[in-house]
Amino acid sequence: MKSEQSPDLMTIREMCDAYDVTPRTLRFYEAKELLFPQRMGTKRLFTRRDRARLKLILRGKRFGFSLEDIRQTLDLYDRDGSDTAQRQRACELAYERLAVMEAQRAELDVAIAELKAELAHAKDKGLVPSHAA
Amino acid sequence: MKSEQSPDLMTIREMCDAYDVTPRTLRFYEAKELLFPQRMGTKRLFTRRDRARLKLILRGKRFGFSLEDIRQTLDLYDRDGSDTAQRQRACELAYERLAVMEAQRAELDVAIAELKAELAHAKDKGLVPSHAA
DNA sequence: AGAGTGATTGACGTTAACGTCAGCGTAACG
DNA sequence: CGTTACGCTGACGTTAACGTCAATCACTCT
Repeated sequence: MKSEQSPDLMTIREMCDAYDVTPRTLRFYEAKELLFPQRMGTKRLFTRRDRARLKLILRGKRFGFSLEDIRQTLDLYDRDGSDTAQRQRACELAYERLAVMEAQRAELDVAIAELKAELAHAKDKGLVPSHAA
Repeated sequence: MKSEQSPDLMTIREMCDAYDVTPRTLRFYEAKELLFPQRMGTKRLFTRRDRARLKLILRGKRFGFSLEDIRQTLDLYDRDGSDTAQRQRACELAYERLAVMEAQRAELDVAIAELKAELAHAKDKGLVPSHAA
């Protein structure tokens, strides 16, 4: 009984242009059950939900999570799927991910500080040009 | 019995125990020129410098950098190697890495906030057990 | 109807980062 | 002095995350 139908459907090409990924990547994510595009005949049509998931996937990747890690927590963000078992499991996993991410944040601060210090040291020796790119 | 000759030199097994990696990993890193252990006959002996580098390697990996990315910036941390060309290149790369890491931290903050919000939402629906880390 | 253009489905190739296994060397223990 | 235990060197296997290519459809334009 899902009546929540989003009118904004995007083709695979529109998705690729919008999110800078290849068709292969989107099909791969579908095969791995991270995305669930509708079909118009044989062609894929990506929904608003697919786009939300894709953003989370790409973000997760940037943080170094595997696609499988990501897949297991994506359900948490599904506002509609009221299936308790799936979502509750996703919640537990999300707590672990959260801890990992906060630890990562802390370590990142340290690493940034150290890197800055090292660059400052190098600068003292006059080894660094005056630009930062 | 174990001979602890110098505190500056560690065997491969001591390294594995200390940093929770396998011998294969350390040999692999050497092959990829990220580590440069000395040799006692045929056996590897890892120096203080190797350990410093290994820590940076493992940290870099946690942030999602590739070994090649890491290798190119490791020279920056070598206090002794006063070779200007190598170090200056490392500095430039380090500036880019720094930008990436700061962007990553910013995005991480957003992601953490969103995840917390989503977990709070789930909690409202009573889907979450009463523990939190 | 024929020619393009673009999407789809296998199927195989590729890269990074190791794992695993075989075969050999050697240093120490009993 | 034999044998266990660990280390070394290839060499091949593995997994994740796609890339690439060929053959097949589907739709559009002329």
